[in-house]
Amino acid sequence: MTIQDRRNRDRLSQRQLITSTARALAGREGWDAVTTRRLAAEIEYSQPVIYKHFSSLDDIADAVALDGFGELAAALAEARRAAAPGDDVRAVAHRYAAFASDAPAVYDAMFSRSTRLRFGPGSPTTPSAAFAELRAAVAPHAGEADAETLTEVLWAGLHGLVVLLRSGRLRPGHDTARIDLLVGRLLP
Amino acid sequence: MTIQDRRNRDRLSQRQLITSTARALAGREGWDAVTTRRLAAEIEYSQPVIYKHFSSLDDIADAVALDGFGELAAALAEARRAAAPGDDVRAVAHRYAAFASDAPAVYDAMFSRSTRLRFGPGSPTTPSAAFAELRAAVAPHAGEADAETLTEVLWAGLHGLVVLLRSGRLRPGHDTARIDLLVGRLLP
DNA sequence: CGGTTGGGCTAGCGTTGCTAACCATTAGCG
DNA sequence: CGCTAATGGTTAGCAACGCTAGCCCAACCG
Repeated sequence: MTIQDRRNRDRLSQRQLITSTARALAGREGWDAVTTRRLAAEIEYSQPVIYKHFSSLDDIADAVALDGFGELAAALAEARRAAAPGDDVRAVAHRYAAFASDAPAVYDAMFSRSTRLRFGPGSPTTPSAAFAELRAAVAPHAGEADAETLTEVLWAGLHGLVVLLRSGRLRPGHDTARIDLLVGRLLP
Repeated sequence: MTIQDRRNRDRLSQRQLITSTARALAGREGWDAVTTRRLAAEIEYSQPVIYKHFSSLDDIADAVALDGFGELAAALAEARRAAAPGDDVRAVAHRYAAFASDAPAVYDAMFSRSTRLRFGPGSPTTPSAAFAELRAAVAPHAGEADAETLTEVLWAGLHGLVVLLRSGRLRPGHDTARIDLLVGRLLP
């Protein structure tokens, strides 16, 4: 089995090479620069190799997005762990915004680019893990409101802030004030 | 002057034909279906005609977006006018969401597609008019918070809800509950 | 009626995502 | 060791894209 094993390993590492190159390229020059030819040149293989792993370019973005959801979930968990008691939601919210601004290309893949990645029951667990992390922070402070709904609203608020900020539609320099206001009012 | 006048009129109506066709086509099949060839076929002219009016496809989307901002501003103003006193912010918020769900293609042009349309000082007045409308509804209830910041946060929340709902990332059937919660908590 | 202006067209360039067909190297087997 | 089969890779090409150059014909002006 060692021979087939090595092949699988090679295959997997090649796939990983594609996604990581796509991610890096998107990070450097945006997703518009991620074309099959460009990507093929970057990984030093011909284009059809890409299609041995992914059936379309969008599939690659989805793979990057999936990784991103995992990393986001981990980052939020870490922020919640390290936060002072009572300040956890605020900390998680700021960590969310920081994630989006640190890796805009990945965030784009997760939310703006391909919308095909649904979540909720029946989907890959990773995306809902990130949501669950948010929910875990919110739930204790939900009070009389429905925790699920409240989490969705907080999430929407954060996402909206991220998107509008990136498109230059919010006044610069008020980032923390906006997030603090959102969290402060939403979770009294 | 009547001859040149007729020419200008024709030219303007041709331009308007392009934008309205693009809008309709995007509404029917999404912005991906709006290609120069397709658009040319639909207006029954050849492709280069399009470039007599717009220097790129994105410019067309921007024109549609600009119209959209005007319509949004008008819709929000109307909602505010017709609202019961004390319920105005909630009414405006729901009108915002309704606009997005009624004309998803236009909303896409305004926010998701081309990000080139900035607003704030120095931009076309129309986009900021929509924001001003939101602000006018919010300001009286701002309390001790900064009205501008609060408006931005409310707007982000609404936009986030719209976007996440459209991508199927929120539980269906809780739309009004989410908006009511957002408004209720944000403006006590 | 002749000269000029301008709106519209055909044709084509370079690039895109994706695929078909072929080649070579390697693995499995008598 | 030698033959067959499968596997990983390539070159070449298709249809569709955004956008542009260059021409043609009709309408306007004197």
